[in-house]
Amino acid sequence: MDFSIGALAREAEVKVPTIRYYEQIGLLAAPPRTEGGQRRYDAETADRLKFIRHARDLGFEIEAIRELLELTGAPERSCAAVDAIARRHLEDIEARMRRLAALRDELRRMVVECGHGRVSECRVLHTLADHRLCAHDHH
Amino acid sequence: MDFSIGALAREAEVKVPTIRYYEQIGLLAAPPRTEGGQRRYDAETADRLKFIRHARDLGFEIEAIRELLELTGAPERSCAAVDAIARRHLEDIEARMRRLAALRDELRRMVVECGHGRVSECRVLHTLADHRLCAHDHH
DNA sequence: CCTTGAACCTCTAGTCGCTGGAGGAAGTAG
DNA sequence: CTACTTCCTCCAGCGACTAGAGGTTCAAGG
Repeated sequence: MDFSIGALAREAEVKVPTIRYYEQIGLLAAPPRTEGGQRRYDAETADRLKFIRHARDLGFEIEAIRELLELTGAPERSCAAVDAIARRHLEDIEARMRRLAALRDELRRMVVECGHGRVSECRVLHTLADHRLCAHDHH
Repeated sequence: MDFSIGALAREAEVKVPTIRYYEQIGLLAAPPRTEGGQRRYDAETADRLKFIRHARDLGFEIEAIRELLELTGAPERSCAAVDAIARRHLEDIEARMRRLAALRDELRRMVVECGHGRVSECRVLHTLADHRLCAHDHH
């Protein structure tokens, strides 16, 4: 069972140039080619690509993904390292959610007020500028 | 009370070249200059910049922020227009939050499962590789 | 006043993670 | 065998910064 680059792209829901880009930066190994030079992928590569895509979706940076992929084969301490990476992203996501909730509430209030025919003083700027809503855990 | 570009950068927790970049793309107005040509900012600009930084932190694109800033700055605008823009951003925020919630749940499960230490029980990579856990609501 | 050193100026180029186009070759369905 | 899609490489560009070179201005201490 082998995939053309396009079939792989559909399978993993990734764009074709993105696959070539991943090969270029060494995140995917260079696959075998047909007589005419076209790439042919196997199911294992498809899994690896799905893993990469999923991790990117989760907000992992390429280097973190490279780490995770390397840790896949490693024993014992791997788990702690992977856990640390996941925890970092979890904290970041939770902070983002808190701030989004604050902004959402403020926008909702504006829409409601608008529905009542009065566009009063806008507090969106104040909401977003508020230090207390800021989580200072940038990576 | 006026800020040098460096003071403004510290105040808003933004790097100096970023401020100049924002001026370049018209997100911040060109401020008055000293006799010698150095930029001098007021507190209002500091608030605007803080707003921009927090919105960027939340993942809003520059163009979206430009619109939000117009929204916050024009309370006398047509109610319908304000409502439309606010609603669109509200939908965007709610979509982001749903997606973040899915990612958070997934990461939480990963951390919890990983936290039990045994390598044989580490399912982080498995979790990440499992496409069924993927949140399919990309914008 | 004068010196010193930090902070400022402009300009260019580089970063990350893709994305798209040009121009042409290879694969495939009828 | 033709027509059409997909593939190839190479290169340029995107958004949103970020860093560096090389020079100027500001503010504080002597």
